[in-house]
Amino acid sequence: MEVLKTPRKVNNGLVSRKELILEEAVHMYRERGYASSSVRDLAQKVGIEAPSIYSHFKSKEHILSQICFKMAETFIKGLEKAEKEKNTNNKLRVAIQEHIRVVLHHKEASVVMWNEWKFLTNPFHQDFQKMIRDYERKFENIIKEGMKQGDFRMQNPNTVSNLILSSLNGLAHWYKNDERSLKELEQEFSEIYLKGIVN
Amino acid sequence: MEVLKTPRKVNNGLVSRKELILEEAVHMYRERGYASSSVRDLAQKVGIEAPSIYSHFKSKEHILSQICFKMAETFIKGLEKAEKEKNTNNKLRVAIQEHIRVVLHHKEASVVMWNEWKFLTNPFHQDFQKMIRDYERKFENIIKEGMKQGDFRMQNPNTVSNLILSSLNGLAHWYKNDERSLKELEQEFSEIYLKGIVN
DNA sequence: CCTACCGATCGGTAGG
DNA sequence: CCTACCGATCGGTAGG
Repeated sequence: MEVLKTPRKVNNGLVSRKELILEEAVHMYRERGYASSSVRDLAQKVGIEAPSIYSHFKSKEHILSQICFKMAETFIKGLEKAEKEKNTNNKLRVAIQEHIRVVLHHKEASVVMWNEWKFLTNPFHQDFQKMIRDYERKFENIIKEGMKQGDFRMQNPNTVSNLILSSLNGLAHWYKNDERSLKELEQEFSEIYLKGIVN
Repeated sequence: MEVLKTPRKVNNGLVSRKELILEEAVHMYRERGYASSSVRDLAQKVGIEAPSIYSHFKSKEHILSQICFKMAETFIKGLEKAEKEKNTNNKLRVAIQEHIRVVLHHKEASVVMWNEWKFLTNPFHQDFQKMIRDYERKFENIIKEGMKQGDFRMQNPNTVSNLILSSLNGLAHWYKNDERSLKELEQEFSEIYLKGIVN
């Protein structure tokens, strides 16, 4: 079983062991889910024994929590960039662009965050929920603002916001990175959201 | 712990014990995920002992598989209804309408199907995958057809199809049933897809 | 549908 | 980072 002991990414000095564990965990939790992934299997993939995991993380849940919070922060940074734009059209455009970028640059971690955060217990659960709800609220506020200013057509802003966010997150499930460039994809999505699909 | 023994739905003769188990399983798997839901806990919710579950289902996996295949069939029936429409505009409209209906009438089961089907092993896994890929392919074909006939603007049909489907499935995560009527929601979604959000 | 029970595996600790 | 080990819980079976 030598093959199984080979880490996905060799520790070349640039990636710490702790980061290596996180990377393997993301890959594993994406494939099998957090609940059915054992600390033993994770350790084996990294090439160490199970108890050694606990010299880097206090518990199994701490591994998941680091993945979730790191991703949430990445999403939030993207949105902050969008909020610096002046008109709402550009705010929404950049918000969508940034969200796509984060999802596609962290495809596995993004799925893990959205699917597995429910397994966090307090205080992680509560803190994470606050962060993600804040993100969704701010995203929705851009839509609301645009409607008030007449940039967007009047519609239920909550519906619009949720529709956009769930379709963006869906990208992680079906998008093949080599199909076309990021720029093209962003253009495609914007076209659909802005002009619809009917001639 | 008497409270825990009370079934969510009393067996009144209209719902068989097997159906009761399935209903509790859907609720449980939606909340905690399939992998971290034990047969023991499920039995307790139904009000029987764990081994009694196995007089209704061959294994834990058979419970999940029945949930998944039932839902897949429901989605497929909706799409077949849509395909009977004559022009592609109506085909897409009905396909979206039916998908929304299925998601909202089976909100928990719909989430369970999409999140947990990956835990199925063969032959379940393969068979289910075939069904769901077929569904997605047929949905995409409506888009392709509409573009060929000039009803829809030329865009990557795969992108359009996946964007729509993931936003529809997202409904199960955020939609509160009492907010507004199904008709209104369908109208809202159609407006966004067809006309976009920009004035 | 129950009681009694099995081997396997789990997250995690002690101690070095 | 390791070996040795713990109590708890898992899916499932035997036999009635």
